[in-house]
Amino acid sequence: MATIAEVAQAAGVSISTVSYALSGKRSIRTDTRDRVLAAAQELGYLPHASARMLAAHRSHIIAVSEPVHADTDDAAHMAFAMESTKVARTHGYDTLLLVDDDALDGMRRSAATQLADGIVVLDVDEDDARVALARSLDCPTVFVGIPADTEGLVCVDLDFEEAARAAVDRLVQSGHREIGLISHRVETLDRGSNFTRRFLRAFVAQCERRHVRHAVVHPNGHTAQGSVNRLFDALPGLDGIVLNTTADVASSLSATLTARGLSIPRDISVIAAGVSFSTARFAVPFDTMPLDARASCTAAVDLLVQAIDGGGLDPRIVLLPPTYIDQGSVVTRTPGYPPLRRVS
Amino acid sequence: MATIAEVAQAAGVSISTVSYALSGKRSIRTDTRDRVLAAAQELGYLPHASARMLAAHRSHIIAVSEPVHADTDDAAHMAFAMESTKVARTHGYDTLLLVDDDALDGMRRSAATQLADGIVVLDVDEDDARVALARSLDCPTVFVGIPADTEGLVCVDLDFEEAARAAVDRLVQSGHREIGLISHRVETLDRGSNFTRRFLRAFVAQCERRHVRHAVVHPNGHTAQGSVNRLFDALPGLDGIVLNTTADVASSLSATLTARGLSIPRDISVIAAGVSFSTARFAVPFDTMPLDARASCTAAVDLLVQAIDGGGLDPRIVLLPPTYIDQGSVVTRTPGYPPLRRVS
DNA sequence: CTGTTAGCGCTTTCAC
DNA sequence: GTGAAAGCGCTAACAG
Repeated sequence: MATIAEVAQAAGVSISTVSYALSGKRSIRTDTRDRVLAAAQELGYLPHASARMLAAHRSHIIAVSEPVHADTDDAAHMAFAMESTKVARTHGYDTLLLVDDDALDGMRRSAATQLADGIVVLDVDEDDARVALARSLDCPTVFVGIPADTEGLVCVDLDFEEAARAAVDRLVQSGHREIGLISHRVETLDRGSNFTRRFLRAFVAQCERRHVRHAVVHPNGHTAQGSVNRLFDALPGLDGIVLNTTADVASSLSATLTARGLSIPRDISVIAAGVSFSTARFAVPFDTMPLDARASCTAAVDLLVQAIDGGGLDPRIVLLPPTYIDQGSVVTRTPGYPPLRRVS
Repeated sequence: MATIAEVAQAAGVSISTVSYALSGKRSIRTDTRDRVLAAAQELGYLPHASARMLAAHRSHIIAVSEPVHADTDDAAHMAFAMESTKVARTHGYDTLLLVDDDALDGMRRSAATQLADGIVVLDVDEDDARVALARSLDCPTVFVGIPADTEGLVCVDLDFEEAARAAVDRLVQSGHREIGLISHRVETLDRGSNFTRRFLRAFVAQCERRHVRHAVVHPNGHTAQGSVNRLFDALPGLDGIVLNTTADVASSLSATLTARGLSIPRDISVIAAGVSFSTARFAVPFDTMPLDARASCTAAVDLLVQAIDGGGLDPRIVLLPPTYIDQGSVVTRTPGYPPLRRVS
């Protein structure tokens, strides 16, 4: 590979002139700059990464910490890692992938060796060991997700609480009287997954505030079957379902209701909220407030780069407002015209 | 962070002694080494990554090129990227994630700047632009997948041809007479996905060699419905199905057959081959020859590290033999006792 | 077995 | 507006 010295020689200038011409960090006469650029182009010059890192005290690398638990949704997490990478590239940063047990240890390592300029923490638990680590590291870090103790951290996430409230209000305001939430599997909540709990708590609180009958169930398998049964046990007049669950459970909901002689939205309205899959190709698409990996990662990486380049960043929690995608799975229910229903 | 000079001072030795004591690249008296190690431990010393890279002409970073097409199976690809990362760590390497359009350009960049010591190429098409690029790069590269022109390349993959042959033979030898293959969607084959084509060609060839009636169908949606219909149109006596398709299609097969009054394996035997999902939790689990991300990535990264550390590697194609997992979805069919069947 | 030192290729002061 | 040169922190000859 060509070195900066070769470019300098070819352009008939000094090494520092080449460096400045390429970085633009000080003004260069236009014709010299052009000569330098031409020479660099000609030689296919690209600065040697480690030399640049060493001299500039900056690696232009962001570490992405992605544990991946047993109950993790691979497709969803792939999306977050990929989107982080794409956004990082727009800022001239590459991403180092830290997975599994190295998700924790790699943070320490890449910070201590100054391999990474900053860290994005994905798949955050309420009680996440990476929180304490991040505080001790002296390396800019942004969490995508909200742990229990956010003291001193920068966190970005969809506003799950607002999404839950909006889902409840949407159903209540369109005349629904008995609302069920199909949440995630209990294992996921027990593990400490931060957003599943936040959503659930906000759902219950908002239902109570609106004085609407409600129930919460957790799937025990990979279909909606059991969940639907338990919802009807708790709420015989169930007319609205909120989904904050996995793709497999959501995709089986229509068929499960059909088996009971019910259809969406004629008998039951459905809203999926805080989910990272699309329901557009379901037999019946659902109104959705998506958990948008791109949006979260863009906000997170932008903040991280700001912290790196701008030298620090004040702790803060950034909650992204949910957007509502109407697909016709929610209808207005008029009290005087209760829907026909055959409860089997 | 502590520098090597501080460790040297603390241990009362020279810089080079510290370097050698830690790398083990030359013999050091045990007590001096112990003193160095203790000092390093004490100071929490870790070598500055870019300084080490620059001096050693080695980054200890492997780039992972992962395009991600529209029809790509996110969960499967996440597995390959993650497994590559895990294996790389066992060799002391970190991985840089190159996605999307940067999957190609990032290869050039990370090789030219010597950011990466080597490259793993995932999700390989038959006619993949990264093949020509890899040849021009002067950076050790291993492909996980087999492109059409493998001249000069190192490629690793499951032996899909052997898997197809083994599936056909297993069915033929247990008395099956009419065999159908549910392949991937035509878009996937048209795009050039290398293994889907290899599997299909080998399946047909082996059926012809065994003189068994056969048919191949491609799903048009995300269920097996249409595929099954077309298989029965072509082969009214269908008694064996080979699946080399996506998880959604495979998971709907049982229900689709049930709807026709058929059950697995009583009426139809099923083998899933070259698939990266598990059928263990299906209503009826299938005999499977898995596409094992871990196995492929281990072989690939091991070869790559060998090429980096050993200075080069001869071109080669490494085909991993399929393993057969018996889950009881294939039974022996005796000609004298044709299975009862109600074709609807 | 250990120490001295010349780089690695770049960025960035400092001097002109 | 440009150039000379001092590092960045480490590895690996080279010299004892």
